[in-house]
Amino acid sequence: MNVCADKCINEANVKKTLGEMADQKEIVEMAEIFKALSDPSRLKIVLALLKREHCVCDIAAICQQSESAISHQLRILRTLKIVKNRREGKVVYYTLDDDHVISLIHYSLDHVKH
Amino acid sequence: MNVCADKCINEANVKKTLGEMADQKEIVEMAEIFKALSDPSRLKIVLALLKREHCVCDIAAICQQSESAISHQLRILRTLKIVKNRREGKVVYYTLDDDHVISLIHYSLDHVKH
DNA sequence: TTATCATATGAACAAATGATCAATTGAAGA
DNA sequence: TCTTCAATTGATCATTTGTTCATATGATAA
Repeated sequence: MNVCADKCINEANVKKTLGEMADQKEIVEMAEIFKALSDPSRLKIVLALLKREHCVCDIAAICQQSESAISHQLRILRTLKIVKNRREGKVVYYTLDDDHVISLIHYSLDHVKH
Repeated sequence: MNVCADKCINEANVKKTLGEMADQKEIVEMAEIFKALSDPSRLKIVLALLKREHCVCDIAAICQQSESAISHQLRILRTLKIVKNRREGKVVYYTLDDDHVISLIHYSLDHVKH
């Protein structure tokens, strides 16, 4: 089980880093959240919901995209439990559902604003 | 220039949110960083470099991927100014180069660790 | 110079992604 | 019931993405 089975130059460093790093499961979990926020149109949806609850057609107006496109993206965000929804008659309202994501977004908004 | 040109249910809310949201340029900028971190193998590289400087073949050993694959990913991270490198003879060492990304990663590592 | 080693790069290709369009669901009103 | 409307879903398609393989750099050592 040599991590440097093929070749590496500083085996000690490699082992040290491997010992200190997050495990694969955590890495995949982190990447999943980043991926959810990596598409500008999906990020825009999240940023809109950061302000207040909105229904699908309002999100479509805000994002200047078709309701179908928005609905597809919302499904992805719903699957990841980043947003949740409630139905009021024919209208479905969405809100953010993950405190970690909410604070992550606030955090990176601060950065992008310098 | 009506934001609800097609249709939206709560026009007042839509305008309010649009007025408060980050502008498109900032959104794209944020999404770009998230995208850089959205691929598990690329994220793993960044997490390794968070611990210490490493050369390409050591990163390949850590990530269990070919040096070519790592080199391609490093080019993406270099283009985004997330990593920088220095050459020492035949060996090229990489380190993280963006303080915002470094703190963003620390921040989300905290979250994933609960 | 020639050979070798660590990286980098370009082409190619399969897999994943995001948008569009058409069809469907589910709730409310006529 | 039939219609309408908001939202969802499935199929399709063009684009993007990440990896592989082969080749090219660029530096060192023989």
